[in-house]
Amino acid sequence: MVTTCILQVALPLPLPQCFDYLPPSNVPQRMLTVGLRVRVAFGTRRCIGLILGISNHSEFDLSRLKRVIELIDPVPLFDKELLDLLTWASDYYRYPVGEVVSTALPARLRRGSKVEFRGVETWCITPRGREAELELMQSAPRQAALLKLLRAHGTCLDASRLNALQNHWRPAARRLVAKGLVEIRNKNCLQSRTSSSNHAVRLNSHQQEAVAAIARRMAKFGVYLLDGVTGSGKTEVYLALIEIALQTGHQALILVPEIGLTPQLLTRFTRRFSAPLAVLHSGLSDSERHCAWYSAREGHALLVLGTRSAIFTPLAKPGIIIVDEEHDSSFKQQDGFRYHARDLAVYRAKQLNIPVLLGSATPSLESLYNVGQGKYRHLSLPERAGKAKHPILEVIDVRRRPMVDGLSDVLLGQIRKHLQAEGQVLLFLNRRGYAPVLICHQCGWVAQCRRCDASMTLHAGSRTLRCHHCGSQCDVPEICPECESEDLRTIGQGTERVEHALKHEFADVSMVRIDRDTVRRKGSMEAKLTEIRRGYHRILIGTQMLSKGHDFPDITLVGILNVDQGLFSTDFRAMERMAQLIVQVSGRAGRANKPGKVLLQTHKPDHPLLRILLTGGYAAFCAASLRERQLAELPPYRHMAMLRAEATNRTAPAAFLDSVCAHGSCKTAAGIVVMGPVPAPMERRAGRYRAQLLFIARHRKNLNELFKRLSVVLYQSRGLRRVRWSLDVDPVDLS
DNA sequence: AGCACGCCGACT
DNA sequence: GTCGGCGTGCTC
Repeated sequence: MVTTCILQVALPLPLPQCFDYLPPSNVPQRMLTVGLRVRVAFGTRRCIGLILGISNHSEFDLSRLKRVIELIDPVPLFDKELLDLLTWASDYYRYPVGEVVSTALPARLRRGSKVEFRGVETWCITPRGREAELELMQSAPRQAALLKLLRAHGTCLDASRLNALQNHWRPAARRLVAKGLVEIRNKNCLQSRTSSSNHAVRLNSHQQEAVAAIARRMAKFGVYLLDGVTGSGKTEVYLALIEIALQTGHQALILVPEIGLTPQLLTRFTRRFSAPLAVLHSGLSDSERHCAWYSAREGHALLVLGTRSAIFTPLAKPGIIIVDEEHDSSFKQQDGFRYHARDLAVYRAKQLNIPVLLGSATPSLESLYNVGQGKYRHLSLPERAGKAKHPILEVIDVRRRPMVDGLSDVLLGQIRKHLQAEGQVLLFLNRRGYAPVLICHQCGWVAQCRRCDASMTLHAGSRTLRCHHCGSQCDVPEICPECESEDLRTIGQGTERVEHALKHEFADVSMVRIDRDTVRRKGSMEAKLTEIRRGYHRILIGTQMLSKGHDFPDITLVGILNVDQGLFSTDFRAMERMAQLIVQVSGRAGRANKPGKVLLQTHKPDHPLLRILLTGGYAAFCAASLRERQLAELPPYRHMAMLRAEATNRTAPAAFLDSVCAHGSCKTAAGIVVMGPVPAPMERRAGRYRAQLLFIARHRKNLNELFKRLSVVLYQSRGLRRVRWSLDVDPVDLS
């Protein structure tokens, strides 16, 4: 008897279910397995989907099922473990499975391209092209423009990047090839050893212990938290473990924060290993991404180094997963499919039965909690003896002290002292622009964003007012639009103002500002960092951007200007993030033989957690924070999920959340506390009103079960179309 | 999401 | 009389 075969296909739609299809005609049944892509008719259009299940029955009448048009792949794109990760993540984060599959696929494969090796089509200038006089090409402006573009980007550009930069460039490019000014290369996306190779350094006893603890159980699942301050040699432990994985013919997957994937880190890997390495980050072209994905899946790339989404890369022979700077919030996707790559890494390692190593100088409270629960094994690296002296952490009590543009007299004095001693000074302020508020001193009018419940930030350099929440901008008014007074003043300070003030104070000292406004252009960040390392600048001013992944060995003084922001935020995680910033930058001050100093400006020098951090260090701070979280019934002792809604109508979001709440009987759900609906901290943003509903549960299972029930309400389309909603499981940002 | 269908207002 | 606005419903 021939049983009916129903294919359950995941399609890239914002709908939670799979769609049933009949197998394509003239394809033997044994060829059909989960993980294959198919082309199907869907309504009036055609889509590419992934077979996620094969069943012998359907809830639909068989006569209503369509037949798959075409089977795209001969072999599955994802192995069993990866398919399991995708379906598990879809269930855990309550996000449509077709969209989850989509995020795991390179764009080309989403569009139906074959899985095959294709290098990266690259167009490069030849030496002759480099010397060609652009003025002589007046009759061929397109060719001249293309040459200019290639020169501006070094030597080569990928075809897909050229597509993005210039329309209709191919004919001109071909003509340049005919003239011998340009050539086409088919580049492999894999990196391999640079000429100078580095041998393994001798590990100290703590590093050896950490390596041995994992090496003993290389073929087994285990989560290890590698806790070590900056300079304690975490990377050497990673490298040693990767080496072990490579020796047994396995691959290593390394996840890094968005900002952590720097050329220096890459060099560190390519110098140490001869094994081919694939890189995956947001800046890749489609063909680079496809090539890297393919190489990892085929096992050609033995090292796979990438940001968040690299957790979905298929691996032929996985041996170990490493998550560097595991506390970093960029591992959590902040829109759409809101997954946490670190948590998925743990799940994936479990499926694959391999070790996963989470490394940080400032581990997240979640991971430390899991250590306490016996789920993760704690490995710590104490500071290296003899190397860099421990920086001195001090508080500047700014109460009643003179402050000019956010800088206290004490801090200015210290800056002067360190500059005189030939030191380099680093100042942090988590706010860009000149001042966050422009106010009329006569009538009290404040420059507000028209589309958000927020004030506009004054940017003095560009003479504009900008909203940091929706991006809108306008000219700075000369007079108050309300009372026509000329007495417009600023309140508060951003990095631009601090830079301005310091230029006035230290007129002949070279300084550099690093924030999103000054490093907008690609590569300008790298250029500035090089200038800093070469010692061109004595004062560095920047936002958080400057705190991650960069070492500045000559810095002797670090000032954190607005510690109070961390102490008074409505977000219960703000203090944790401030502590991490303080510890991370402390590790960067005075690394060479110069002792470093870290100064914290605050109005609350007696804040208990701040005191504990200063006297007992990060470990004591975390222990105290965990006790507080336990008493307050907050994560990691509770599980959270946030349901957000937004609409152009003011009352619609809360009404929507109320109705969802009522239909799902949320308020009486077992083991769940529901808070709200309440307006979002900034109710109106980019012209839309926002409300939120917060769920707190003792057991994760209860939350998941409630949301399964809520799905029915959320996805029914009746009259709710005007409200956009999103669910955030394990939110890291509550705003 | 993307597309069709359907019901209303303003135009060659 | 038609073109097109977007509100509603459906897709295996």
